[in-house]
Amino acid sequence: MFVLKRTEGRARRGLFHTPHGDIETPFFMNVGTAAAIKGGVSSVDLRELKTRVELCNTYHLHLRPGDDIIYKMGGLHKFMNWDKPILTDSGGFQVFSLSKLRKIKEEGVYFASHIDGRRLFIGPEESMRIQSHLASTIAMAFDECVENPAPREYVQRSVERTTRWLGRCIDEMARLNSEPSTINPKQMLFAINQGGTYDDIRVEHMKTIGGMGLDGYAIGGLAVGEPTEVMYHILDEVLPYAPADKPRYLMGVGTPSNIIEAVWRGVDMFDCVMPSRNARHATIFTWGGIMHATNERYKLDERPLDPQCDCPACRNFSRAYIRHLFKAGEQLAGRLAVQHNLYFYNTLMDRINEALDEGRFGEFRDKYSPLLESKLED
RNA sequence: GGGCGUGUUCCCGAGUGGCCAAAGGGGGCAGACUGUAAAUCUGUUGCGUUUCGCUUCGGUGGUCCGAAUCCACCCGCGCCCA
Repeated sequence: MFVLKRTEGRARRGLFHTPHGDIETPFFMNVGTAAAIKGGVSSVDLRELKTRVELCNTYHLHLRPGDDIIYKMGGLHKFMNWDKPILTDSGGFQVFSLSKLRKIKEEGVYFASHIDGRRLFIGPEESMRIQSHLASTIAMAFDECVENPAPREYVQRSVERTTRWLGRCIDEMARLNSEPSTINPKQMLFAINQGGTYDDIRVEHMKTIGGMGLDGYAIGGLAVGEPTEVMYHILDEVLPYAPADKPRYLMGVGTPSNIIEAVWRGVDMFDCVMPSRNARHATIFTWGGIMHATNERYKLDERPLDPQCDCPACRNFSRAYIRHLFKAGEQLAGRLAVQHNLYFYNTLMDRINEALDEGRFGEFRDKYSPLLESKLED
């Protein structure tokens, strides 16, 4: 259940009740595709990184270790020792990102495993069954994430199919949740809005799925190559048609600035690989802008990555040391940087919440939306 | 002392007469990354007034229209014989 506490323009401040605890919105989810945050950060570490939700992936866990294994191990929460909410992505994004290895049909998608080439099939029912086995807090509907740009006719037909798939997801999820062997019978289901960059298709799709009674509504298929302004425009056009009493989730987004701008337009939930992936590649988000930890200028810098941060990395180590770790290829570099970036994103959401509570989010946006995407100056 | 071999740009290393400022690695420097097939990928790495000019391949001096490449001597290093 979602409770809207207050608004500022279209920006929303709320509380999302889940079977695994309440979450203040807006919030950011930390991506651990294969039931682990890449870079060597465990669910125990996440507790001191202010993580609200961990996101895992249906496709990846189905392939390895197998959702049957996780089911037998009691579900994902128990498996990775994380008692807060988990959101599982449906495999829909892999329809997009593994485009060379798949074939889309009405019944679902035929994949070749990226691990060993084995043929497999995932359709709406399979995705729901896998996610039910994983026993996540929130399951995502199985969709097609359309590439960009794509012909209007293709996008139109794809979206109609995604809607039909949604109906099958709803039916299958209801059936699975009523079975006594189900680990999490209160598993929630979110729908995903698609439509590429055609806002009329997006709006029609949102109106349709908005009437289908889901637990939340996601916007997918953005930040896949289109200009940022196009993404913002679509949010402006589509969000007014998303049910106001349900959380809105912008999938796979994004930069700190993208998040601020999307909250401004009415989004409540985010996830992105950017903080963790960029951290492993030595790109660090700070309250003064973006820095590359390997840059020569930090060779003798005794300051922490971000002097305004109190994450485990910033409390204990210097830029000079972390630069050295990266240069030396030490795994600790990635781990510390990932801890920092996740803490930064989670703290960003704290500050957004505070600004909304105090009715000064507009001011916050004016200052931080440009600052956080600038290069860190010294 | 004699024989054989070897010396290339920051390092290793290819190149044995022109297509060589010189392959390929490494290292350095910089950048990208948005529901993770990503601890990955890209650019750059002699100097300059940059569709061209200059300096460079242990040193010096030659041969040649032309030399990192051929010749002579010298210097350094390696192995073998004394």
